[in-house]
Amino acid sequence: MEQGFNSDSNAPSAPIDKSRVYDVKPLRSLVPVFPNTPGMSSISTPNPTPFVCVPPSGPFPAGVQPFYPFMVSNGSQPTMTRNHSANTGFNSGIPDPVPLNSFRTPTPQANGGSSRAKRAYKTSGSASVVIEDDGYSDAQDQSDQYASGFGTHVTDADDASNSGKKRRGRPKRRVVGNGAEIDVESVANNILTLFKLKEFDEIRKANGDKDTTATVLLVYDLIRRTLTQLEEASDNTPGGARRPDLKSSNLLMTKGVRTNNLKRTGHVPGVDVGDIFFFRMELCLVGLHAPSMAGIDYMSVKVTVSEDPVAVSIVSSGGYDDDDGDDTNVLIYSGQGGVQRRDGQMFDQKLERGNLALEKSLHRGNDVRVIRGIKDTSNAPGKIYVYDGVYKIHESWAEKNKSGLNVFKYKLIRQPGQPEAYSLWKSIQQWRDGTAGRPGLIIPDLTSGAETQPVALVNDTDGEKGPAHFTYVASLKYSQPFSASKPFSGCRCLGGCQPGDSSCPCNQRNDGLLPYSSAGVLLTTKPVIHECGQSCQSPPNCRNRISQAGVKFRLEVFKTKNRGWGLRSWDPIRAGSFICEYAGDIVKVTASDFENANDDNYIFDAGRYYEPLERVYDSNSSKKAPFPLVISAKSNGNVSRFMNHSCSPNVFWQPVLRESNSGVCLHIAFFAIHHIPPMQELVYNYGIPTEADRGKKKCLCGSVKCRGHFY
DNA sequence: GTCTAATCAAAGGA
DNA sequence: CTCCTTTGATTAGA
Repeated sequence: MEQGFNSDSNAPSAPIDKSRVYDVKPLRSLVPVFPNTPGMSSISTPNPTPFVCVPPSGPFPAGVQPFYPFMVSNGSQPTMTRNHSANTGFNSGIPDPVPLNSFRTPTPQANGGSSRAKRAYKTSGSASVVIEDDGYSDAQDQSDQYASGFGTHVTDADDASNSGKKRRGRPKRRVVGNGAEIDVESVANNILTLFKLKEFDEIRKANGDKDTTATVLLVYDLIRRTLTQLEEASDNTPGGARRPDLKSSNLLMTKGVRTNNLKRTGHVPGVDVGDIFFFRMELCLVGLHAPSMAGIDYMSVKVTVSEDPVAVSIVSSGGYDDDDGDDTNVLIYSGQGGVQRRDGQMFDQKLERGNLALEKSLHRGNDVRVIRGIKDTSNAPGKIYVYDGVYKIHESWAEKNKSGLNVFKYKLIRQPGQPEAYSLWKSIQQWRDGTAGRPGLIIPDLTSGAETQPVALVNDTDGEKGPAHFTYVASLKYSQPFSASKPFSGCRCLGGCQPGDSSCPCNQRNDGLLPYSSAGVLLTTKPVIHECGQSCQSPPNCRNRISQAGVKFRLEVFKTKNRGWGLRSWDPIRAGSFICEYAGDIVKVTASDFENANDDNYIFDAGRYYEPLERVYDSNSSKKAPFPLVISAKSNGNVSRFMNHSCSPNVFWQPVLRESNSGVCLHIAFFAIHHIPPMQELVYNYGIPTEADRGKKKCLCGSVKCRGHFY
């Protein structure tokens, strides 16, 4: 098969006219960067096939070409024909497909990094807006005040332009509780230094891969969470929201820690269909969808002499009256505009910008990425964005809305052969609310109510009826404390521990900063986390009791293809979320116990050697835990005993200390390394085997980084 | 080059 | 839970 340019290559034998296929090709701002020949420009190549997207899905080893290893046969035919007819029907007045060479305009870096690099942290533009609207001017002043309140990050240029503008109204002071100012820049720099990302290389900026996107998102999350934490701790201004999501992404954008920074149609390397995101800016950082707010992303393409906009991606998140019908492969998308954001005033939509781009893409027949915004039920006002793969636009029309105003509508149909994404969410929703049964269900809740959430036992793979018998216990039980010493007294936080409360002993024990965000997400990893204990007066829902509160996600134990039973979640899991602790029996490390432990497949041993987890903040020192703890979950255990090993884990463990009456107990808590989409198996690294044990357990994790065996 | 308008955001409070 | 206010970033296009 010829080198695929783009997702069109996934239908090699489909009877589509070639001109249309070529038509979708290398767009003007697609500038391939080749790891092996960095200086080469594709523009001068006679045969410009090089734009090969890394397969977006699956753990394909390096060097695999197929874009998608599936499909070709079913369903694609009728889709194509319909598409074709739709196009010809609408073709009047639109330029015909352009020959390939017209795309090779030698203006590659037009919107490249150079202009961006000069962008200041905070534009001075907002200050000059402050003329028209009195109601608005105050807010603008406030924002300026805020920006300069951070001091160090404001560039000289900004200071100059700000001071040149006259401030109107009463300047509002930013009150800072601790007297400590948050230095956003240095927070970010520290984290970037830690991850050795001060210089993010151009190759990774231009084209992502799984590792790069994961790194960018991780660092984004770290900076965002750290800012959240610092602002929570120091900020008592009303109205609280200081948008750490935007600030941290802005920092990364200006520092060039981003990937797929040039627009392109089709899949984006390093992002799989089904991947989930929790902020719009995350889409931006990985190059999936550039605008920070707008729902339609487009780029312009040179057509002979003029330029045409072409849609590359859309976000459908219910802002307009999109049709979310039963068929998850179809999306009726509303055009943009027609509503004044400030005052809600409405008018006709116009065929310009994104709307025009969608119209052009209809005739062009190019792939359009679709990101579905879904309400996050676990996190009230929040939203989760699911990359639902590529669609093609099949129809467009204009209709009148309730107010009789013009609205454009676009009918998009999902390209066949892509992994389940949005449809999977719909299925899960049905399993949950009972409108559809979970296929292969053996037991609805194998914990028999021991957890607050039921844990289904499922086998849709083979005939096995369940794992060997064990007793479900929700937590690790100590017969005697890990350490009898009680070095601290409990807190008196009746309303739960609060960040910034320096008198709270829990804050103090955790180096002055609570380990969890208000949403219960782990902020930074540490050698040990000190949670509230028995003598603390904080309520059970205190944010410093996250690992004691039990499993919050809807998990299921399922039969894997070749690795026995495994664990996965119906719910999406945000990076840093607590998943479960390792429950079981403490194994005393005597010679005989150790022998028994060796044929126990349900051992957790903190004393093993663990590779430093590059993905996790501050874990670079955790080669070996500074304490002995061996847990067996063979006869007593919880969901954790089903978590398999992987050399590319999505879960890591973290020691947690909880004090009880008799002393201090150490627990092992599992947290998500990155965002985990529903139904993706939860796996962690079991540790590196000693020489003696090497080769005993063959690893089947399938990761590119697989070391072949595990402990 | 600069600048601004347009945009299916996110959080918190009422 | 919905609505409203506040604080906002990115990019296309002027």
